[in-house]
Amino acid sequence: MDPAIIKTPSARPAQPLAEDVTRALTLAIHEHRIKPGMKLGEDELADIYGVSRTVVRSALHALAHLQLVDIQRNRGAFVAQPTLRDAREVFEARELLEPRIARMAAAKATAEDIALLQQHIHDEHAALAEADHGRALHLSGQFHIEIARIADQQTIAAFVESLISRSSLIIALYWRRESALCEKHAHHELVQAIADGNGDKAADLMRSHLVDLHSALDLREQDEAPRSLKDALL
Amino acid sequence: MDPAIIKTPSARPAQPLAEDVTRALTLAIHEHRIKPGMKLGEDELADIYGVSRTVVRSALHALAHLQLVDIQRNRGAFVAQPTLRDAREVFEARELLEPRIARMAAAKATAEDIALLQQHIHDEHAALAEADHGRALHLSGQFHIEIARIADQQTIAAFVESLISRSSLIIALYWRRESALCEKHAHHELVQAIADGNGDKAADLMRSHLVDLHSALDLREQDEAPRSLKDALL
DNA sequence: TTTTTAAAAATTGTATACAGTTTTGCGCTC
DNA sequence: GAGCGCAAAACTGTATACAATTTTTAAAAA
Repeated sequence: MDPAIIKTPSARPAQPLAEDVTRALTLAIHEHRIKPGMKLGEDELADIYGVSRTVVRSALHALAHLQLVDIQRNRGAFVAQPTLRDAREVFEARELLEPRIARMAAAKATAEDIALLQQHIHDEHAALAEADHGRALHLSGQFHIEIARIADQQTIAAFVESLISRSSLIIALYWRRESALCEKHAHHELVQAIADGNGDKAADLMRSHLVDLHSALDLREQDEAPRSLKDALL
Repeated sequence: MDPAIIKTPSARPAQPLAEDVTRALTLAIHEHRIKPGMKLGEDELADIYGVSRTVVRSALHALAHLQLVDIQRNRGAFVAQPTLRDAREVFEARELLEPRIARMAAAKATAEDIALLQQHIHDEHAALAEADHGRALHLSGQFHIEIARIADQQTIAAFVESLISRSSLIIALYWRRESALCEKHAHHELVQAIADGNGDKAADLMRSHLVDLHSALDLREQDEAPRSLKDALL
């Protein structure tokens, strides 16, 4: 086989533009750089990323499927604003799925997996040390997704990923500052249980971790200040 | 307010073309009119539905998100072919989620809900009587989705809907004809338990119903006859 | 001043045109 | 006749152009 035929994988094997834009927007939402309710104009995004509206639309539709943005016909795309009900449902679903995923992960994790999880925790602490809360939040979510990947259950992992994405929006809307410390060592203990292959403990730790998160939200019935009059009177 | 201003809602208030095409394709896949592995050419579909490739692409991407079609870059869209592993995962996930959903439905179902479910069963039997197995299969899936709707848990219901869609493909690929009768009265008993508000029984019936379905699949490791040489040698 | 109405501007939905990749088909060489 | 190679055709990815809807703006009437 002629080695010259092999395409150079360096630089860019090809540019999946739509996916790049999807990733960029997803990250921005996860890091709370763009907030719930914000309008995502197609022309505006096309200018920003230097692509046509076609790929922007494709990306926005992809995000709509993940329920990260809300597309209203002839009106445009907005960063989703999960309701209180959505918030409860998302965390209930997480409390149903993730402990089971943690148990499976404990049964399947390799040494490399454990190292990767510890690296994640390290990065997360580093981000917190720099007061980069957006990045810390994103990494915290990625930690959970990584566990789902280790559990080797693609189907449920996809659901978990979707739930964690939405959790980021929920935290943006309903986090109460009073509960300052976000699970300092919860993730660390969880990794330890997984490394030990202790499925029961991993599931329990995951469950209590999620309950902690859930209870750190302010999900009381209330009409919190809308971002603008227009939002309220729409 | 001037009544002349009110738009006539008859005929077509507007045509959400992409959604129409998505629905049509989804139904065709659910009814096994188009089979796993089949190529879905954009120009071809555009001609069939009398729309531009733009809306066809939008529909195909929507189906890809539901994992009903598999889009390969620069090669096109194909009806998805769930692997044996996918099949196992989907039914495991259903066995995790749907009994819980059935229990919730039993707690919330109204008289109208029960009537709707019975109507569903009736339609399903009618389709079977006409030997319209495709339609019967679709309605059978819709029955499960209806229960999720009754349970009033949008988040989990969306997951269940996705799982049931994929189940249709799995049945197309792995159903074994030997197990002829597809749960003659399983659905009927389930409705009865829900109508009685008997959550425990509803959950149990749902679980055993799903186990029956699962065991009616031939999920042994095997390379079943591929639809074409190309599929096998790709 | 407030409300109503209409026209213009801006934005999204759809169709078409162009560019890049993959597949196909034919001719050539061995 | 089998295998290789290149060109053409087919198809997908992206950009642009046009159509339809919504929002804004401003003027006119109450």
